[in-house]
Amino acid sequence: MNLEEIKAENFIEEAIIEDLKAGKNKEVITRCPPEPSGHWHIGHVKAWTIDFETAIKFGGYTNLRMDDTNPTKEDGDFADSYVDDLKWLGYTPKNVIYSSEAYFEKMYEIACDFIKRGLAYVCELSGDEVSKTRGTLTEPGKNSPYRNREASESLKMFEAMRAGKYPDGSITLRAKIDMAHPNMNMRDPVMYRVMRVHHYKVGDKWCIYPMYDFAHPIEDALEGITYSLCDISFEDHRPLYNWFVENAFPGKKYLPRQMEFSKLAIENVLLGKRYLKRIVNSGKVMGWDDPRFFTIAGMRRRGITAAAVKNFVKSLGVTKVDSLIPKQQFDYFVREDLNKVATRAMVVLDPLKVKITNLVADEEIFVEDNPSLESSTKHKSVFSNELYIEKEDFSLNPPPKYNRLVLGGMVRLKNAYIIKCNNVVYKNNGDIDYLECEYLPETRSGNDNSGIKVKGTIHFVAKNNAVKITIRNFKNLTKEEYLEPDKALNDGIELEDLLEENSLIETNALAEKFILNAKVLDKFQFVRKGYYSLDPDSTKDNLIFNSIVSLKDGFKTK
RNA sequence: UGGGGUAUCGCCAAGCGGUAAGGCUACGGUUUCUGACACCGUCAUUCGUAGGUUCAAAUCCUACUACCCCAGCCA
Repeated sequence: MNLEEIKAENFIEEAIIEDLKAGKNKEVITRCPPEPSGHWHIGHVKAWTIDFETAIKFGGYTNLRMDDTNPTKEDGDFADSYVDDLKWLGYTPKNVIYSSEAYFEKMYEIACDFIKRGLAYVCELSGDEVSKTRGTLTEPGKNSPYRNREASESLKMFEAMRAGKYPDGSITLRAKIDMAHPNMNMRDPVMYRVMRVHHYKVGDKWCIYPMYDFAHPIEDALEGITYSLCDISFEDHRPLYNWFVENAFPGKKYLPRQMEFSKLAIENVLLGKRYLKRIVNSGKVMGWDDPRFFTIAGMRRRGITAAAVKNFVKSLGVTKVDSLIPKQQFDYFVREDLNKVATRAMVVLDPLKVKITNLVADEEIFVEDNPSLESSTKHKSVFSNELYIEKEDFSLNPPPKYNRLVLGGMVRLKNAYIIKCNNVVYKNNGDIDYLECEYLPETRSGNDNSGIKVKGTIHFVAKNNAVKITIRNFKNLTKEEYLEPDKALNDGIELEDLLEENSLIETNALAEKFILNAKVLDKFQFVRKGYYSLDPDSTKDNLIFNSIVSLKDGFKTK
């Protein structure tokens, strides 16, 4: 690898190149360190993309490491789901590691060593007392009365902690740093706490568990991670991170370096785990994979592709700026990818019947599966004397520049013929019953030498080739006026007031019969309408399609 | 009023002392059997503010302002 040939695309890569050139590190090994306590969402995709792509760029690798140091919140099912999620994203971790299993013993030894060297002490202050003596943002904290306990005594007590001699929450191991430090994280942070909770991975082997601030840097160092990339909320933990790593491995040549980037926020997108959990428990959504959620499971179920999500995330760059991305910026990448992969189908969402008065026999027609592909295949469809078009594709009072069907006007039925509307037949109640049209036999698609030019092309489904399907349309999960739903909730808005009412709307549509071959998660473009994906709830008799995104609509009446 | 961060077009974002890339959006136009896609074009005399250094500053210096994060035995 020639460092001179690598172009840094962000400040992290810049720093890495500098380190590598200066010999501070010799390779780029990153880690993807989820706590198995919830489902991943699009924010995680940004973080993991940075972890994996950075390592790949420098010829290194990434470990998937379960940061499972707090059994009260964790569950093995989550850990399992991450392996699948990563696969869906197309990333392969070099190793899959469970911190609890891999490092708890070694961490304990290091903690003992800290005690012996006077860098840590056993503290008998209660949680409340610890909190009270921590000081405030502007006032220094007070030293714990146990701070100067003999190392030998601390060590004995720490061993007793591990042996289960102390009740939960009664005692901690604390780092001895500086209770007056302006950085709150440095005020003798807790390294170990006592809790008798069954751990999904290591069972009841331990009753003391390390805290993140101690565990994470030690794990990184033990694992040989060279770059520990995390979000900006850990920025002021970095001095602590370094303190632990430097004291645990004095003189070690290559130490991991933590660097932080800003996390992803998208307008109107709710990501907070605890909020999503409440919504799931309330039964107002289908589950963690609800298509309205921006969880990986939700996006996948909705029909959004991994490529789209990754392209979006990559387009954002890596910085430390507090940003809020408009949803439409995301939609662009969803459409961009779907345009390349979605099979085209003619589907009428809101049917208006049309009778072709001069057609004697049904005709077979062909619909291109995907014109954006060089070698596009076609599927068979039907043109018949009774068919459906979209209600909105016919108008009695057309607005300016309306180039669809009007009474006495002509329009092309896509993949079939140009038709002319001669008559509108009404029902007793005054509604339109159906349209009477004639088709122009010399205008068949692909064989049209008529020279007749028509302004518009609309899609249709022949009555005898139509199959009724269910469409799930989604509004934003939360009300549009809350640009930052997580923030609104944190500020005290009630979840009930934030949620959009009836954000799931089921409708029916008429699709070409060939759609019966669709498999779950297959992507379609319903021509001129939008992108749809077959939902797993579908049965043989009831195909359910999730609306992914609409097509852009350039029609402006002004 | 402690500490840590961030400020370049409506939203992202390059830029690293030599005279403001790119993407999204928007707006024009071309093309089109998807009003999609594609393609062309327009969109910052100006870089949070005010001073200063320099032949030359978004880039260096000084001061100020705004916003974000931190007081879990969570991660």
